[in-house]
Amino acid sequence: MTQATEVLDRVLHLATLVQSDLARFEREAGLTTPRVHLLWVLGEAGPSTQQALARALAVTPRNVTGLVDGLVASGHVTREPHPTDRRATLVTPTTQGARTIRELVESHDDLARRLFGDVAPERLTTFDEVLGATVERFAGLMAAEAAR
Amino acid sequence: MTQATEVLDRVLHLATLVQSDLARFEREAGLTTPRVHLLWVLGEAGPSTQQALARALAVTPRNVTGLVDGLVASGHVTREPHPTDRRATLVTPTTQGARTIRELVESHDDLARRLFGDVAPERLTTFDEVLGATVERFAGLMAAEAAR
DNA sequence: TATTGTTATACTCTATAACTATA
DNA sequence: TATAGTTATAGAGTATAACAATA
Repeated sequence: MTQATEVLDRVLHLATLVQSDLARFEREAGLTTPRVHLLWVLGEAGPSTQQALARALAVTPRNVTGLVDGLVASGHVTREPHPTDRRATLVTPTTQGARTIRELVESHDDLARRLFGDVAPERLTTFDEVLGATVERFAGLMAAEAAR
Repeated sequence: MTQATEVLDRVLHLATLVQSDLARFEREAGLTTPRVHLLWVLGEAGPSTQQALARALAVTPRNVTGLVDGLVASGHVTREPHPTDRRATLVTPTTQGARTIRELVESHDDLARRLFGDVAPERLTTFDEVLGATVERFAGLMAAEAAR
């Protein structure tokens, strides 16, 4: 196995570990990955139409209906009327939903601190630079694929 | 946002990009993520009982029944009798399944090469060392959680 | 005419519980 | 008695297609 493959495998391993940390959060909150993802988007974008959520999550509008139904049932969001467009609804976090979103962000930051907080700055910078260059290289590959 | 959080976000971003590359493979092969995962395990372990697959995939035996049903229907694996235990079946790749597994490994290696192949060795080494130390730190965190 | 969201339908992945055949 | 796999049942996530209300 080449070094490049070993490094990729380690990146994927780290990703599965982070995923397992998120799974713990989901278990404790009684939520699922797609619902947490939706809450995360709400936290970043604020109250949103279901169309906007469908685009952000890269799923169909029909799918968002189901996710929002579940989050309404669990008390995390409500459907509010859109102020100017009577077709649309604004999915809005409840008090409980807002608390969950805050806890999610805190959990994420806490994990980051525990994982990278005490890495020597110059090594972390090298790490981050290689990571950034890799992400850019990937974007190039994807663009080439799409143009094919 | 702290530097640690930015780095974690970039790791997750890279992970989603790699995931999208896998999704392309799945689309072209007419497969799903859990089925590809099962094929990957078969590629590493060789013909396996469904119990062994359930453990390797961390799902219930019932779930493996469904995944194997799908892969039998698509012509990627067969259920062969276990040579010594008549209760068990050996899930075995077909010629087509073996070809898919080879393509999967090649696609993975190819991606690794394109992502990391031309990074300067000393920078890649630093990258990998930080990555390895992070994974170890994570294992410690998880163990502490489990003991709690 | 186009857009927003829902109803109808279907498939995949996932789980628990009960059951059959075999060890 | 324990183990391997399946049947029965249920819920979540995903999709496409057709539809109603509104823009």
